[in-house]
Amino acid sequence: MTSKITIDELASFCKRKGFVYPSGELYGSLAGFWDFGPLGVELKNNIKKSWWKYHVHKREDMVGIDGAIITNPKVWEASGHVSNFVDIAVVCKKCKNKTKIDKHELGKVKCEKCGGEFESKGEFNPMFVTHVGPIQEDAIKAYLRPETAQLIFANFKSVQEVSRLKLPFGIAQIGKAFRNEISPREFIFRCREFEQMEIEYFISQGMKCPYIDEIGNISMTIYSEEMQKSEKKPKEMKLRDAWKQGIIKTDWHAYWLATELQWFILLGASEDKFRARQHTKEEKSHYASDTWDLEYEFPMGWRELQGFANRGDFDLRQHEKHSKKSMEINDPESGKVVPHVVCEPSLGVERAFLVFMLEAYEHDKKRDNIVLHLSPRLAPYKAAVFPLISKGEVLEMSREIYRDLLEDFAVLFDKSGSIGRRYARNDEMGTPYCITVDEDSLKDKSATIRERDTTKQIRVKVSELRDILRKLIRDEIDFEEAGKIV
RNA sequence: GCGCGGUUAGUUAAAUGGCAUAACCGCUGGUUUCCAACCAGCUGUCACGGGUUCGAUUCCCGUACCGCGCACCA
Repeated sequence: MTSKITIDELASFCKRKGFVYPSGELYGSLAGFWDFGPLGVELKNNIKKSWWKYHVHKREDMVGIDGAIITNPKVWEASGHVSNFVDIAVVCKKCKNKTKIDKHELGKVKCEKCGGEFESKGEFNPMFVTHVGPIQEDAIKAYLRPETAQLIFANFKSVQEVSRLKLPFGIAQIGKAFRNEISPREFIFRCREFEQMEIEYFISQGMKCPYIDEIGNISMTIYSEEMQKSEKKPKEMKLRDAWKQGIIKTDWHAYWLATELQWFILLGASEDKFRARQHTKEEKSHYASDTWDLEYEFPMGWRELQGFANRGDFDLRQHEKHSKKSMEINDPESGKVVPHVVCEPSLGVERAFLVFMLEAYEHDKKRDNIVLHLSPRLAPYKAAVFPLISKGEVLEMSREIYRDLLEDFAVLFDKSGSIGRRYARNDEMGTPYCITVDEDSLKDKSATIRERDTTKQIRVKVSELRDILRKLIRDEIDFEEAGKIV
């Protein structure tokens, strides 16, 4: 379904239809901040809802939290984020090479390219700073969280205890995070304010993945460190084989890569746009032993969607050190352990938003309008109701049906313009089903449902409408089969 | 943050140192009644600030924002 569309074209489409606007555009916008409009907020909420259902509600080994955006600043000292404040941005006086160095090293270190002197360009501050307390002079300096993960670690003990989870288990969270990016670009791909959907998955070291058989023969394009360094092409492989051959180091990574890919597929994304790329030694974080990215082929190229870092016990140990409190749990199987994070599937909501929009967007040449083939689960509106004749009894009956459906679904009503125009309007918003009431409806108490993707129609009893829609949307039953329900 | 290019209606575009246009979208009415038909009408625009000028959307300077490249992405 994917059409060739640039990220700019998508941005302008999103603005035109009310999905996403530059934030505060009335005053000229602000780079890296975006507002979601009437359709955007619905889509975004549906993405988050689907993610939560798939990762938390449908699993036995997962619970969620919702941490605060501003928290005790010591959390960020423990995590290592605050130490970056001693960094300063510098520029070489001779060759204009730009980098950042430790504040205390100014005057000591020389430019690695030409040996020239560095000149300070100011403090390098990747976190948003704020003040807690209304009197500035007495206020505590605090930060807007630059990631959601640390709230999971900081609450780890209480959450484990109260939810009575046994290893292996995960803690999930959806929430906003803030980064002072130097140059936010590519529409909502890199924002300064963004939302993460994240899991920290805990095991005791060396624990096997009990779910590895569940991923069956799921395969995807693998781009290992070795392939990247020897300039080989990425290779389509079964994830289980990639693990058995030692390309993916743990069964957990194979499992989570498959699980995350499946989530995207379930919601209508196409497999061939995804790949798993291993981090090279050079780009890996200090705490990670093996990191894989789930990447997606955006119009501007392959980009990271989701990182799968193996963080080990780095974070919990850091918090032990700074808080002087034990992070040890007493697990029935593993005994007293500080668990390891074997995987951290962490996904930006805005990036998932882009993926689903790009996958859905199609300029239908026959219809000569945009059709957004969003999964019914993600679609901002599930159905629209039209009177074929916009007056009299037909109008009345259609409004009744509309009001009745509102009880259960996000539904639109539209009586303006020709019927074709109304279909087209809803195609562009991704509304999967349009219900039309005509003169026959008055007699036989039935209405027509038209399917967005095929423009096919079925005739159903009005009394069955709610039930049929539910089956179409939630159970994704076949459209023509739905027409046979009496 | 640096360099280069850009910013005209919701969108896409045109023109201009002297009344700022069009198409599409949207809205109202008519007509039609199952895939953006048609007719009549309506709303809405020179990113912001300063300068030059009798007069600036147009020329100059600054700022914001957007794109590309570099850097950044802890």
